[in-house]
Amino acid sequence: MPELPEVETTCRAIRPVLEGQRVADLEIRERRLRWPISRKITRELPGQIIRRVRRRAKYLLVETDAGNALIHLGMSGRLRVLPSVIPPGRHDHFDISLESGVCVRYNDPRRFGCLLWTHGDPLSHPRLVDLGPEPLEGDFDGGYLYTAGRGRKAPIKQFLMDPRTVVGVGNIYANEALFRAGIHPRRAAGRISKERMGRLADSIKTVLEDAIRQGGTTLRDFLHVDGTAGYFRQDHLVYDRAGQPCLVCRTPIRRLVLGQRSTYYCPKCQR
DNA sequence: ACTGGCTCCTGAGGGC
DNA sequence: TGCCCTCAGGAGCCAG
Repeated sequence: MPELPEVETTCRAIRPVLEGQRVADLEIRERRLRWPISRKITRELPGQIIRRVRRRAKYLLVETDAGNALIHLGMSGRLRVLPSVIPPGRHDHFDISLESGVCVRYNDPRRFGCLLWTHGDPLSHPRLVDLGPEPLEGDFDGGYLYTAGRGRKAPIKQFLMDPRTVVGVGNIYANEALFRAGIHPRRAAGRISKERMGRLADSIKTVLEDAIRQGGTTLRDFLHVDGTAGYFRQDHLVYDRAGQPCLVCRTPIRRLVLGQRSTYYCPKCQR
């Protein structure tokens, strides 16, 4: 379940092997991802030099002079770096192979991810243009959250998970950040003080930064052929801990469903 | 302008 | 051992 730290870790893993390299081939075995992979990318990407690899929200942008690939991992997608092309396995939907011999392989059992091809400024693509701020950059803080939340009746958790509010806060990290900030997940976004929004913004940054730090230690896994240990363990304070004691006050953690998503919280610590 | 609900898909895990 | 059911989840999309 790639959340922003996993995507950032993937970005850091593939950047050094892709940037400055020439694409030898794009082999697509399964076009039916979230959106079908266009035929155009098969014609236009091979032969191009990859100028830059970066991340915006949970999209990876692979930029060339002929166009830009936007890769989303959906919820079960992975990219692996292979030292050379080896026979594909189940759900290995496409390979970007380089003249250097290295191959970047996309695997996604559930096919919620995508590979899009766009010309011009990739940030203007319809999928990216309406996204909110990056949580780890300067324009995201308590003041922003407070202003954005004015008049909103939606539960704070759903408000946080809306990528128009802020990108990259998936279900697990929304739960964890709300616990650390002491805010009940069902509280209306518009009924949270500026001060508490400040704590929430700080919690989001901390939770994501910690996860990225842990992810950094697993970067080498992207070079493993089997790719098994790709995602990192995190010690969750509330996520998936229904019935177990709160690690702060021992009150049993509760579970509720918000927007069809499992939500975990401590009824005593979070108000 | 918001909000909630549905949808895509497969694998894991539980119950019997 | 094996079958069937439910659940998980990012985020686009639509209806109210």
